[in-house]
Parts: sequence; structure tokens; C-alpha cells
Amino acid sequence: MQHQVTVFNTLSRKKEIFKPLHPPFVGMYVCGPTVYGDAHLGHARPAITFDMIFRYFRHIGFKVRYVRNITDVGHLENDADEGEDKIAKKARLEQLEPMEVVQYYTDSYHKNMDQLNVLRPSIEPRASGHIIEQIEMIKKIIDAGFAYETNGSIYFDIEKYNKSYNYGKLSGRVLEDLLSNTRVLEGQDEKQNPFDFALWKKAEPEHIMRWPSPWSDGFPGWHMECSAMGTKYLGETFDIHGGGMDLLFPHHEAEIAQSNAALGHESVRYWLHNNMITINGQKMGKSLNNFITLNEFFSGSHPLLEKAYSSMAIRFFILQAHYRSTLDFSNEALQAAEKGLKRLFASMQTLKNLKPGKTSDSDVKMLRQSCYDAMNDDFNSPVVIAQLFEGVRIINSVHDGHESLTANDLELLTLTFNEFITDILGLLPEETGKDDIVDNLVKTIIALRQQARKNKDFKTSDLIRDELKKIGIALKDSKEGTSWEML
RNA sequence: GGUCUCAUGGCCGAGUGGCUAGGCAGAGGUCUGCAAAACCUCCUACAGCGGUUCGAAUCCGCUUGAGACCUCCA
Repeated sequence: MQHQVTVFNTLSRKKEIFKPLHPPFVGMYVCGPTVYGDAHLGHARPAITFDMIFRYFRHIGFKVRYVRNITDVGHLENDADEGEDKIAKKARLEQLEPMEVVQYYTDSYHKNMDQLNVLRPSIEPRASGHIIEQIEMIKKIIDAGFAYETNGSIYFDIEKYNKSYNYGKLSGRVLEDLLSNTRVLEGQDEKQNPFDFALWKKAEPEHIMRWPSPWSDGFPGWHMECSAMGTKYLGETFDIHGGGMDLLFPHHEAEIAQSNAALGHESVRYWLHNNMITINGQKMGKSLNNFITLNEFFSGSHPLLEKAYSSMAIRFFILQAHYRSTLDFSNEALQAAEKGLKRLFASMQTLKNLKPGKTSDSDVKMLRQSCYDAMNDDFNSPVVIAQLFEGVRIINSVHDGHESLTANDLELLTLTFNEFITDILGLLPEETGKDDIVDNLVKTIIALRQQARKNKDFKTSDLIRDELKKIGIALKDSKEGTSWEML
């Protein structure tokens, strides 16, 4: 492989050289959303992060199977395992079929992800479509002796598991600490230990999401779906498992335990976790009720938003921070990203019209290499972007005649910009709202204004400019002539 | 309370021993009939205290502050 990628593996807490199990194939599983509400800014982070990784791996020649699930059953509302299914609760509130809720928010999620230019994963399995696989895996865990049944529900026996394996290795937890620190919650009498987690839960009579199983009519536990579907589509051992840092414990810890218990070995070779988006220094999340949905960002319809923000501004904002750092939301930061991105896109246009010179004053090859070096170093997108802005400086300098680039270097710079901005970072220029008729109309008006200016009739030329501005069209004069854009 | 993470210029954010990213804002300038836009230049920071070192934002210790996880969360 031409490129050596290092990734930060949460399991070892350090950067490791990434070597796929079966090159050139790469298997990657990422925890997707629970579809019971509109996606918010926090959901955009893992989607965009792993989209970038997906795109980069493909770019450097890997054949990636990217699996991202839709969770549509099994996550419980509160009090450990005694709560109400989130999907079912939402359905009761809205008087809808549970699957209607699932469909609605799945569609909504897809639409938002499309807007963010997040590529669809190779496979997007639903938990509800893999009940049989989950039951089969639970059977294996029972057969291996790491689970027990109480009143038709199956629980994972962590104390027993910990005698053969190390429970807590991913999140750095020690079972003894868990023992002394676990909160005593109501209604956990079915568990032998408070930290045991449910693999299968018997449904109460009023619970409408239910499936038959050898133990009871019920539904799978919180963590089963990822283990079952990851194994099904990527094999017993696969390369990458990703998700938000907040899933580290207990979700991913439980997955490791389930794999060990059912398969006798671990499934995941590299664990990758994206950090949180914060708002006023606090995590943006459902439970704190401090989230802003993506739709609200796109429309500007949230009290905390000063204006609407485009999907690309949000994507760029997220990529300007490294995925393992927290990223603090503010209008100021988002507007900064918006303006920077605009400048980046503008330079791409400028680049198209540059004339080659006899010599080159900048080292385009090195710039390109720096971009690759940054991506190879645990997907350091902010450094890639910094390099691209160095490219912007070069482009503008050439445009202004302060520097020159040879035809070969211009071509290489164009290739680099296209590959990194469009293909890898997935940044697409905004819809301009222009169509041919409007464009020709405005161009005609611009020509009339030029005539007026030529005749020193500035009263008329300024009137044209002001009137156009009133209807949302801004004119931009430059040496090459006048261009326009929608405000 | 336990475990862990972080603290960078007005704001957002890279950087993990010497070469001191980048974006936005701000200042100056170029261009322009004017304005806007665009472009160029400038602005040299690393919570505090102590230590290691020829040399630390970067390593170690302490202090202060913030956050994450420990219950569903991306």
C-alpha cells in the first residue's frame, strides 16, 4: 500500500499503523442513530467523520464495506431495563405505529445526511430486521455459560465473564470499581448484579414492540444489534468499529463482552471514537435537551441561531476540528467557518482560469504531500484544510501576478484541490440559486449598468446596483468585469 | 464519590522538546467614479506555580478551572 495510515485505537489509547485484516478490503462498522427524533448537530459529527474516513480509504485504494446501522428497537428509556422502549413511547405520544415513527425519522435522517453530502453506507441494517440473528447470538452466549435467564429475560453475567476475560478494558474500568460505584436503581431484582445488562427482555403486556423467542415474547437488549449485525455483514473479526465517545461505556464495552462470550474472541481490531460537539462548553445531547436539530440550522429557526447555516458550512465547521477533539458550537465560530469555506470555493473558481507560467514559485508537490501526510496521521482534516488555504494563497498570488506556476503544477494543484476538497472532505459548492434565464437577465442588466458607468452616469448605475440589492442580488465589480451572486 | 480527558492569541481551532498551522475578527494597504467584493501585509498565544533539559506550549509534579463517562445519548 502506498499510503501508511495511522489511527488512534481507543483499545490501546495510542496511534497504531492501520493494517486491514484482508487487504485491500476494509470492514468498518459505525453506530448509527436511534430513529426517534430529528437528527441534531451531534449526529452530524460521527456521520461526517466516518464519511471522511470512508472516502479517504476508498481514495487510497481500499475496498471498503461500510456498515452503519439504524437502531429501531431495544433502547430503553430509563431505569436500566425497566423502562419503556423509546420507539414505543414516541409512538404512543403521536398515536402512530412504531414502524411509522421509525420510517419517518429514518427518512428524515437520510435527507439530512444527503444534505451534508454524507455518502450512504454500503449496508444500513436495521435492528428490527435482525431479531433472528440477535436471538442466535444470545443462544451462543447462553451455551457458553455467560448468561442467565430470569422470568423470560436473559442477562449477561459480567462477574462470570470477568473471570475469563477483562470486562472494562476498552473504557478503562475495573469491575471492583463498578461494584462499589454502581447506583442502586429500582426494579433490578431480576439481575444477579446491578451491572449485568439485558440480552433479551420479556415484554410487558402493554409493550407493543415484541418478537417471539425461546425465552419469551420480547425484544433484544441494548447492545445486541451491533454485535449481531457487525458479525453478520463483516465477519467474526473485522477492522474498524466507530462511534461517539459517549458510546464507549457501556455500549461498546458490552459489545466486546458479547463477542468474546459468543465467539470466543474479539471482533474488532481498531476502535475509533469521535468526540462530542459542545454548546456553552457542555455536551450537546438529547438528555440535556440543549440540542439544535440540523433542520433548525438549515432554516435558522432556533432562538440560539443568529441566521440560517448551509449544510456545507456545517460540514466544513466539523472538519475544521480534529475528530477526537471536542468542538464548541457558537454563531461566531460557525460564521467564521462559513466565510472561510466561501473563500476556499472562490479560489477553486480562480484556479480554473489561471494562466501557466514558465517557472513555479511554490512547491505544489510538497503541498500535496502535506495533505496526504495529514490524512495519514489519524485523519487530521484541520491540517489538510490549513494546507489547502496555503494553496489558496498561492492561487491568489498567481492570479495577481505575484507568483507563477507551470502548466504541470497548475494541473497538479487542480487535481489536489479536487481530490481533497471534493472527493475526500466531501465539500461541494453551494447551490447558487442561479439558472440560465436569471443569469442572462442579470447579465443584461449588468451590461446596461456598464454602459451607464461608461457615460459617467453614476446616478443610474448606482440605482441599478441598489435596486438589485433590494431583491437579493449583489454585484461585485472587479478588473475582469462584474459578477453577481445571490445574497 | 470513582475513572478519564482537556486548558493555546478577541473567537474557533492544529501542533507533543528547538524550525513557533490555518480560519474568522481587527489594523494598514491595493483595486474602484463611489461603495461592496476581492486580494496583499501585519497582529506571535500556549491557565498558574515548581521541576527535568543547552532548550518546553510540548515531558514530570502540584494548584486552579472546565468537561466526559459511571443511566438512554453521536
